[in-house]
Amino acid sequence: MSATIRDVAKYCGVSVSTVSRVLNGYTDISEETANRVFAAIRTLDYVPNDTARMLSKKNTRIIGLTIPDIKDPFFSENAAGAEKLLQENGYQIFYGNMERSGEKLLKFLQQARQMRFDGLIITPDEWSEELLDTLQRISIPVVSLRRRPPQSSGVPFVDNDHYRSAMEMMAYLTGLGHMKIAHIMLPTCIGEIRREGYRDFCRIRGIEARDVRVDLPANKLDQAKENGYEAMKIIREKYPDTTAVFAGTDQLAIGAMIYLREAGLSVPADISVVGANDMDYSSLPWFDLTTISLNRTEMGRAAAQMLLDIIENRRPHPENLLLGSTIVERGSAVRLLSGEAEGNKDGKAV
Amino acid sequence: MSATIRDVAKYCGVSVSTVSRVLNGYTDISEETANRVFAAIRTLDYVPNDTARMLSKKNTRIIGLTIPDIKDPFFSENAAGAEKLLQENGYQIFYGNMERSGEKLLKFLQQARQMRFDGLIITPDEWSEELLDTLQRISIPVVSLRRRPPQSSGVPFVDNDHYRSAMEMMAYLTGLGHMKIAHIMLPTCIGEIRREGYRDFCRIRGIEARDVRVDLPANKLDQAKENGYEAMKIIREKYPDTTAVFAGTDQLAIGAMIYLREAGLSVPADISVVGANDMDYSSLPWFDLTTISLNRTEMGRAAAQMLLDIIENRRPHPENLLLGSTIVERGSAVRLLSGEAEGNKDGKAV
DNA sequence: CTGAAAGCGCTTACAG
DNA sequence: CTGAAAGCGCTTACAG
Repeated sequence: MSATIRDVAKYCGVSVSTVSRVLNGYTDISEETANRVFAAIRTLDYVPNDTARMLSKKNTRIIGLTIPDIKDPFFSENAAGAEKLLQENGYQIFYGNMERSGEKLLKFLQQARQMRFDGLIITPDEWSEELLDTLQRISIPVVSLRRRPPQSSGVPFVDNDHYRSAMEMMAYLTGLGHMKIAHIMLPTCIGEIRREGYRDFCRIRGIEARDVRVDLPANKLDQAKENGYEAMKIIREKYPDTTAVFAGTDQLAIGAMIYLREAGLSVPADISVVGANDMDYSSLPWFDLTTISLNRTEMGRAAAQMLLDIIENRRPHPENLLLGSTIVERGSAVRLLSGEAEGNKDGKAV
Repeated sequence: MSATIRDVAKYCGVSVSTVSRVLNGYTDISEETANRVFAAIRTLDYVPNDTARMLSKKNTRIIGLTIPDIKDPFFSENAAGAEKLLQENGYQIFYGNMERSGEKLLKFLQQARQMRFDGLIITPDEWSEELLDTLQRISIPVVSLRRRPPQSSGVPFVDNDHYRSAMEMMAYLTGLGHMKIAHIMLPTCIGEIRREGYRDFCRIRGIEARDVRVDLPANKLDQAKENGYEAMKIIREKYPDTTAVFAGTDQLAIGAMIYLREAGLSVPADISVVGANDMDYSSLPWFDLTTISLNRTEMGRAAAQMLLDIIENRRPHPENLLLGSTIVERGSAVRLLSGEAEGNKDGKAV
């Protein structure tokens, strides 16, 4: 068995309390004693037992962070941002892979209670009654990341301002002269918010809303390929004069591009395509996709900061945070040639 | 504060030991008592304190698993495989993100000792003296996943049989009639093994080895793009009659394709390209990449199984495991037209 | 079938 | 500056 604090104490002839104090960095220790203790620790290869420490200190300095889907490309940067800040503050992250299952989340929360995590950052796909209920009773500070809980839950959140981001992308496209812009909607909470931005923009600017909803969340590239493909097909059928497509994610945009490729249409010469989220493959020359870049690391960091504020009682009830985004201009969307624009306009006017 | 086992005991007028026994599923308990205890647990909303349990049981049922790079596309499936098996056996995984840093790994190991993990699955990029040293002293069972430790370390590993996989891919290409096959080598341990397979195959079959080494590990797509691009450029300059390229990873293959695209060469009409690892975007119609598919989930599972065998003392010193792979045939590599083959042959023969 | 007691390895007032 | 003692919330022989 490995050495305990008692072994160290005995070894250098001091009390256990003294060893504990030097371990915890108390300063009211004579330098000589401290040195003896350090020496003993080294020769005995003593490693403090955190389970004991957690028990007596009544905190674990562990933050649970749920990953909606371990292949979610968002998660890694979110997590990196959160982890950095948390580590700077002496906390560790315990990751839980939810695999898009509400049940696994419930299990994770139970585990979090058993292990007495100090805080929780969650990204649930659905706010079921049961989830809200356990969140209520759990007595562990919680922050929601990238998902917006019901007001009544009292759980604060950090998210991108998808509504504004969608508006900005639309403004960008109309700025390029496009007026016949279709939207491929992601069937998620985020997708809905983006579509609202899209629709409101259309209403305000008096242009036709042409949004198509796909069936699956399409977080996986292979699903998204098919969904974007189908959506693009519908767009071409229902709105053949569309000059630009704003897809709810880059994956959907690529799916749309597959359809266009098969149909013999070229991007951006025949039609502009933009996405959202800026995946790493989106910059490949075959796509060269103009897209919305969310500050993922920043989001993770902000969620962690909010959680720390609650835990350390600086702000027991923080306000929700909506972060901005930027448009990454690449080659998949171009200015509409005035001839084209005129042509279309004329087509309608006549 | 939340209820403790004492509260439960008092509440139903039994001893703490009794409550503990029903909690741990002992069967020598009168049904009536057990029911009373369960009822009390429910009404008091009692959740056992795992930190206390870990301390007294002297095990944590936590397995540490290091992630070389949180964006590593391998990791997710590896982890999923390991997690599933471990969970079935009542263990939990504590993930550690190494960000390709040997120092962070050392810190993680320290943490693992402090928290008294029951086992460790690691994927270190380098086997430094210091690492080997701490692994020696740590007294926690360790298995290496996707990395091969020095023999002397005594750490068992699970990996793909990259040597054989490379040979198989070469056999596939020569089967298509290719005899002038270049190789883009990944500058990692795995990359070296693959190159050995490539070279040995060339030697055995008496064909020229044309391997080009890139500078960076190129695990990130954007690095790989540039590296594959540069490598392809070199191949075109040094070996202009190359008819097929076997890239060390799909990312490198795509980088090579970018060069070919710019050079006005089309794949596979002008040159065949294959990769390794089967990324999710590799199946997109722009690449349609023939590649080596490793059974990632299976690798994770195998590592977990090996670790459990050690922990539960079934096989204290398991043998290393080398898993097989399969070739995913897609459209980026095609049969060499006999005319072309002849042409090249003639070119040499004359 | 059940309880009293010791112990897991720490921390933390309290006292000096 | 240091030590003795109680306590954190469990588990586990031991005894009955």
